[in-house]
Amino acid sequence: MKYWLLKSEPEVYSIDHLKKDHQTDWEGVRNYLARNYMMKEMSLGDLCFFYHSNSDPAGITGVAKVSRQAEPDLLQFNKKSEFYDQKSTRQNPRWFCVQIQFVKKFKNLISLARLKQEYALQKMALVQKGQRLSVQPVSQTEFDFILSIAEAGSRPRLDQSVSEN
DNA sequence: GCCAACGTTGGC
DNA sequence: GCCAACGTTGGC
Repeated sequence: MKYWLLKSEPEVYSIDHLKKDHQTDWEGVRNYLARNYMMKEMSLGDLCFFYHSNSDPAGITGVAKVSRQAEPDLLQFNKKSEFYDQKSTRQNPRWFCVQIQFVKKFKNLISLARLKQEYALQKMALVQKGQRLSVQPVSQTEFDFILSIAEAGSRPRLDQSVSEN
């Protein structure tokens, strides 16, 4: 099992869209490295952080899982699509996408600023300067660490209410 | 809106 | 195959 991070602009497609749709084809990726991750390395059941980019605040909003392995991205054949690719043929498609399924939305988004503050995540791809790949691998350690932040953040602060009395 | 970082294109 | 020019991403 591998772990990933998928970026999406929430105004285009947010975690709430995914929750509503239940599952979606991750189409429109037009970067070879990102494509190769989807095509060659993603397997059924792999877990993905769902990241909102170009938003305020930017950050990780939840989890999805790979529900179908990579298949040709049909938008590349659609002349009306902004993702149409003249050089791609059905016999030899250039772009592929996986299908992902909603798993959960975090009660609170984990902001990029917060992630950058975490010593344990210093090496994470997402927090590196200039990192703009829309499909990124995440290590199991990073994945577990971030999940623990999400779960801690969604639990009532019992410790605080006790100490106040 | 700015701009740094990165990817792609195309002339040579 | 090099690299300048251009386009895109995405944080700030």
